[in-house]
Amino acid sequence: MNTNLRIYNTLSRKKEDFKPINEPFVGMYVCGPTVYGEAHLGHARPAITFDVVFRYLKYLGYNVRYVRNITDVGHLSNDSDDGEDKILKKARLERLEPMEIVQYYTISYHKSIEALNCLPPSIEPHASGHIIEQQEMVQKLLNNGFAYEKNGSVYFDVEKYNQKHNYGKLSGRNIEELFANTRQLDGQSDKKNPFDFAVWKNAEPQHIQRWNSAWGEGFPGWHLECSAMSTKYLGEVFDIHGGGMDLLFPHHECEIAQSVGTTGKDAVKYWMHNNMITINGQKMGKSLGNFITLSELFSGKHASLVQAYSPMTIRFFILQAQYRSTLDFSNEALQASEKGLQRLLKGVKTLETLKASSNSTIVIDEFEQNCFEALNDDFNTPILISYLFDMLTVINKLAMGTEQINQEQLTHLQKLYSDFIFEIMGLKDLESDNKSSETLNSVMNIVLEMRQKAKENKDWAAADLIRNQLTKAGITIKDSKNGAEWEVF
RNA sequence: GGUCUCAUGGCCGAGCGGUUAGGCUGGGCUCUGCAAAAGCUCCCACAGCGGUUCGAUUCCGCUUGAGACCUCCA
Repeated sequence: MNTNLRIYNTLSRKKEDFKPINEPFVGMYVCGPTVYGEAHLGHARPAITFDVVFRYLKYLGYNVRYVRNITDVGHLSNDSDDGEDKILKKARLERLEPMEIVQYYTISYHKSIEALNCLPPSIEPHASGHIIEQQEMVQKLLNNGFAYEKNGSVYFDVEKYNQKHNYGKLSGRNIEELFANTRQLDGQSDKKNPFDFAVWKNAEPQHIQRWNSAWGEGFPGWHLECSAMSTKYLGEVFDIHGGGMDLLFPHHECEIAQSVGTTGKDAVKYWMHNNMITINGQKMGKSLGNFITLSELFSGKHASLVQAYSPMTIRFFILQAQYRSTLDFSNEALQASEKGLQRLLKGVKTLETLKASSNSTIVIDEFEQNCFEALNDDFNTPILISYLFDMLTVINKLAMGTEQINQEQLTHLQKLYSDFIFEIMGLKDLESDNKSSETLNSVMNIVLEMRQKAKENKDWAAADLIRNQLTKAGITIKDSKNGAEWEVF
């Protein structure tokens, strides 16, 4: 398979030709959410970014297994709360079982991400369902001498690992710097070095999430689940590992160390990292408290939102930026995306109704080539979108009759346009499932017919009365050459 | 403090050593009973200062500014 696809690899810091390890199979692992809160706009970015990767790879003919985890085992929290487990803390506050919280927010996440029209991953493993695999990995690390046990916890020995391997090669750090700059946290005195990380953590008596192990009751370490589950479902070596840039260090760096420490192999061929969504130039994040949840965006119920934004508007907004760039949130930017998307989707409908001519005044070969080049250049969706808008102007001219297209070219263009917009970028036309109904449709047809009669009789007062009353009722009338259109707002 | 990014027109956001990004806004026009909508079209930006070059927004250096990671975080 020769696809010309190039992917920016964080490991090499440049774009590389994409060559799967076992063509035509592709294994892709993406870090999913920690389910202790509502999904916010930031979560939408990797979901959509890697959904497009998933879709495009499949479109190219690859057989892709896409694994995205659910983190439902608590990770240590920050130093403001004595290292208390994140999920556990929430449980105590709300007097719920940890798994009850996990269940609630997993469903909530699924709902939001599905609304964004992201395909479900092939496998969505839960960390809590892979405790055994994680314990086995801990044991292997111990056997290989890259981990040590202390007081019921097992830590990865970074210094020892670094003697043979390069800890920090993904994030561009060196161990001396780490030594100089890593903070001493409470309760970490068991570590030989401050930058060692837990692969198994002893559970304090009040800790609810706990499992038996050879080292006593505890829970798996912060970074282990991704290594254990990716190995289980994708093998010791696989093609793509994705996630947000904020996971680069230490999370992904530790994953590399764990894989190498366990199997002796670098598990991942291509590391991909999406950039952050910012708000007022600052990263949107849970810890900063400046996030907007997806359901708030969909409903418009948030202090900084001037209106609701549809899931497709959000998706299009995200696709209008290259995934490795930061993307700044604002109402203006979302509104711009909303309008642009509406125009683009209208173009799809226009294209479907075009009539072929005997000859063509346009050629679409270059358009096709440009679009694929954009996608092949590290999934450059904004460039792809710009070509789609260029073609939109052509489509409108075809509709006006100032350009012509033959049947063969028309069929091809319709296929391409639909493939790029729906199949690959994963947009969809939401109009069909909005507030309208069969009954309302019938009623509106009658009303509009009456208004049309009035217009034909030049009874402008009656025509305007109908339009104004409908506006008051929440329905907009848009006259066009082919009769009036209406929509509920 | 360390490491690393980025700085593009009113806003969002691509890109490249010499050629149009694209979207939104705004101007003009067409259509139209009016309004709206829609369509066509116009608007030529690249933080500052040096350097390399025939030529730099694009390469190099410095300055200024913003941000990310170094602690859970998409």
